[in-house]
Amino acid sequence: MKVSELAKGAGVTAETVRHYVREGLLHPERHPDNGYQLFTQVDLERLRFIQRARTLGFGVAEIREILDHADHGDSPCPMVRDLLASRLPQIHARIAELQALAERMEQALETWAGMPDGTPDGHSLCRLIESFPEPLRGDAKRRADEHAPKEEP
Amino acid sequence: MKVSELAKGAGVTAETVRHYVREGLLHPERHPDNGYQLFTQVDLERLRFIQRARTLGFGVAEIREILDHADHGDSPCPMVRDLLASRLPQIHARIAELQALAERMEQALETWAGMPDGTPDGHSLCRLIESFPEPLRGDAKRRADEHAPKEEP
DNA sequence: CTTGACCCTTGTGTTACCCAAAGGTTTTAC
DNA sequence: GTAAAACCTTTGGGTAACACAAGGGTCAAG
Repeated sequence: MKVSELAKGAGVTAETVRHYVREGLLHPERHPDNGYQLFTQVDLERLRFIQRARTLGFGVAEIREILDHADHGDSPCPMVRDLLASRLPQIHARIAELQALAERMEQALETWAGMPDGTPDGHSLCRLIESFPEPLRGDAKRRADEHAPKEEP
Repeated sequence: MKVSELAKGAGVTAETVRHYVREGLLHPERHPDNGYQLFTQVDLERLRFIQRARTLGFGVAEIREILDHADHGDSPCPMVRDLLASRLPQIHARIAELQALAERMEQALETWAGMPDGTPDGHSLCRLIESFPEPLRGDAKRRADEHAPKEEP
């Protein structure tokens, strides 16, 4: 099958498929005449595997490693388990953060429900935000984020 | 104060401060002799405002709009409320997703606890993942993510 | 044979910064 | 007094996972 056909089969866009090919997750053959990428049923399964792995929080680079491993005849399962186990706490932390964020937002909307909008007086920017506690910052330094599947842009 | 001083005052890196300057959130004066950026106490408050806004889920571009508004003497509060109100459901959706992800991961680790690692046989890549249900995809299309503060790597 | 529907590659944009390089400045130490 | 440490500046590239547009070849239908 061709790119779009494979894409439809897995419910992703053709761009995504090309992206995975560029990233080395899929290795299609090429039609000798026109250079079109040719995928098989196995590629479709592989793409579905990739999708599942993505929903489990794996990044593209990690999935490539897993696939390469498997392609070499090694069992990637232990690696998968390790990755999962190490990432889980980060996900929980992220959830806690977002919940805290949601609470702050809700609290803000609630608190401000009857507050005047008050034009800034040169000192205050927006009391709605200024009235908020500053984020706790210890020694405040570096950050990074986990590999969560994206959503609707 | 100079860049690093301001940065320390708000618990961010100097790079972040320069980034905000580039993005137009801060407008420091320049020391006429050496071109160093000079910040005031007001800038420090402004930077702290930015931090609070970030923890409330606002993106840099949005904060710039808010600040510009306020700098022009308009009250940005209604805008702030609208942004907050419109983003809240997205945050909740994101939380739900991450919770589902965490559950899948936990369920996976649990299910696989006693499963054999099984070397792939050319058809299976990793049963651990293959045994998972495919992500529900309706017509599967676009997604977007919210603007949440990042974390520790 | 001409559309329209696909295919290809390449390059750019997104988000909020981080980091390195090359070079001027200021502060500190001896 | 001066050399080194510590900071400052700008420029440019990197990150994650694609989306999208451009320029151009290919193919099946009418």
